Amino acid sequence: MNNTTLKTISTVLNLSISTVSRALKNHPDISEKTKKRVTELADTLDYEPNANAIQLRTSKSNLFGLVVPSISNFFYHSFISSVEEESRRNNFSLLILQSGDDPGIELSNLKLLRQNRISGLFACISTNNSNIDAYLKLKELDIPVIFFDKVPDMVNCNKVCVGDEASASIAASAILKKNRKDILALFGNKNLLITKKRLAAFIETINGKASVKIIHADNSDDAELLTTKNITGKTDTIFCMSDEILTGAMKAIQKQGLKIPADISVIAISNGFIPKLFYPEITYVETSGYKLGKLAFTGMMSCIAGSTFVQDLTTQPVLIEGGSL
Amino acid sequence: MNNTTLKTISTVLNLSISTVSRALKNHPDISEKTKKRVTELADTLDYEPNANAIQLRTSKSNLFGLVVPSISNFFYHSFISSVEEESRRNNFSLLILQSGDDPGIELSNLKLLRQNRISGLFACISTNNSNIDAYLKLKELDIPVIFFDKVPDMVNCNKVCVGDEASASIAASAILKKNRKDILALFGNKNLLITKKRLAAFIETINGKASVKIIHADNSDDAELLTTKNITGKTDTIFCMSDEILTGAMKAIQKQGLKIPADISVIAISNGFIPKLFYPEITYVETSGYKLGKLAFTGMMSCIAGSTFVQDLTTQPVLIEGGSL
DNA sequence: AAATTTACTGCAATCGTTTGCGGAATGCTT
DNA sequence: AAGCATTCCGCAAACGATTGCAGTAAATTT
Repeated sequence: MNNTTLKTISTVLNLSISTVSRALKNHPDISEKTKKRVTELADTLDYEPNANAIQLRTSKSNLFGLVVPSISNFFYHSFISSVEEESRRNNFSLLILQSGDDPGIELSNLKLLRQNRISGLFACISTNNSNIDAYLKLKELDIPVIFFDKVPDMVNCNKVCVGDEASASIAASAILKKNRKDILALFGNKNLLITKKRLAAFIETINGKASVKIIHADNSDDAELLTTKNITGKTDTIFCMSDEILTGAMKAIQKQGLKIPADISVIAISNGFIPKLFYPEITYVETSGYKLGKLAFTGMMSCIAGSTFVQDLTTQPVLIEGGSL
Repeated sequence: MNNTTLKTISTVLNLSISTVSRALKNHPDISEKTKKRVTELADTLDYEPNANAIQLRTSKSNLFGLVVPSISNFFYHSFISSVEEESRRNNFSLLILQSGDDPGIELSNLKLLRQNRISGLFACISTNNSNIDAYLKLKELDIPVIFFDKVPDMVNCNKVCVGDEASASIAASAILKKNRKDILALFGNKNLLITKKRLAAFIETINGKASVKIIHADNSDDAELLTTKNITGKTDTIFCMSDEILTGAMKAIQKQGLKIPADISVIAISNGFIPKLFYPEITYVETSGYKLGKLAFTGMMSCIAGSTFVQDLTTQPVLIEGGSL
């Protein structure tokens, strides 16, 4: 079965295409009687306007792009969920693409999005030297770009991030408040900006008031191994800078049969899903992908509305008390 | 800055639009010299064809739709990730929409997808009486629909599912093999087809060879509560039909300080993420969203290719041994 | 030198929708 | 009865790309 178009309706009712178009948009020029005839036929024929034609005509796409290393990630899927929700609510569609941390795929994704004439882009750059130039080109085309989470290290772009310094600092304060003295602090890959920021803030807040052993783990398994290796009888607290690290550390702790918090305390930076799987629930500083998504969307809308103001926004993390500290 | 079009290039080079179009497509009618001039200018002007115009002209969209209750779910995000990956690889884009289990939103999502003239749809229907008619309408328009996971209870449609009966049966067999005698079996909402299927297969396989207490929980918290309430000194095994249920049960087990597997055994049906967070890792029957995604995509491609064969495919689950049974 | 082939390139219609402009019919005023 | 506003509607161009057909110039044949 073919799709019905304005033309279909117009020929059936012996009207011109323009009249049908206007009737459907409730244009004052059209009589009520005609409007009724048109809308009724449109209804029975299940008329749906062709988005491609409209976008071509108006050169407005009502389409956002989102590129991310992987949908299936501790953090991103809640971010994506949030952005999708807002987009839909505001009559935008969202084209989601994964780069798999491959700069080549990343590039062809951007190309695809340009071909689809997106109105804006949410981007999380891949860790392996992604090509920032391609993003800058979008800006030249007046397509606003909001970077999130993994953002480029340049000033002149819109970014939304969880409060990296703040979250690490809050965690450190919470530890000090409990008078802990011997901390095993697990961080991620030391080349990532996020790691650097969290590490610096953590150290600064601890400020020598407790002994801290810094460990860098590249993934969950690594974190498990390094936790097992570096935990000593004196260690009273484990800090994990991310969910991925936390899962590894928890594995090690359970393996050794350590009781939380009697034998050892745990605190993490997390969006909250993993911490709540355990009992006692792990105390964590919340960095919500959901909230970040809302923030990103707000930023996008103000860009769309014509703001040229370059934003560097940050969500305010909060401490969620479990029973692990 | 405006987007460059064929027209831009044609006026600069003093050629007709058609020549430019053909030159870019390496048409034999065009001389090498002209081709070179055109491609070079297109390159420096960063020409990208307007997908809307092409789709309007060809009435082929290269766009798939995917509707799902929520992206941010134990299972779906890996399914989505998988489908996105395959789509991209096959030069399709994917429009992902969440229904939030709201039939109204679900309907408007379908409408949106129709307006975008999608070439095919992956759909997971919402639990609250979703409107199947809207899906049937797509079929009338020759838009293939592949239902996944939560599929409608009718024969004449394409479905891909994890092997519900098989997975429950495998779990039951594994329990019997270990000579367990007193099982607390936790299932989800009893109105869901998936629950019914898993429950029936589980019971059938156990076949009276062990005592089974069936409990239905609607969510994770519910599962925790009901586990605590129904576990007895005699209970030697807990079966969880899903990740959501598993997280609740694990919470209860940890709370009571029960040792796995010394005090109690645990087995679940899961995609594997949650089971691997614990030590010992939970033994589970794998129902991979990733694999299901690949299966769904294969089905879609054969529909696109013109197959009218109605498929009802099922992934083959496998038992992954942790140390919990 | 005329006729025919070959190599390039342009015209114009098409996809479905929107919209400025102008036109016809009607009713109302003087 | 002539002039005017009002109401309703259609023409045609435009968005950007594709493609069948036709046209022109040069190269080749006769």
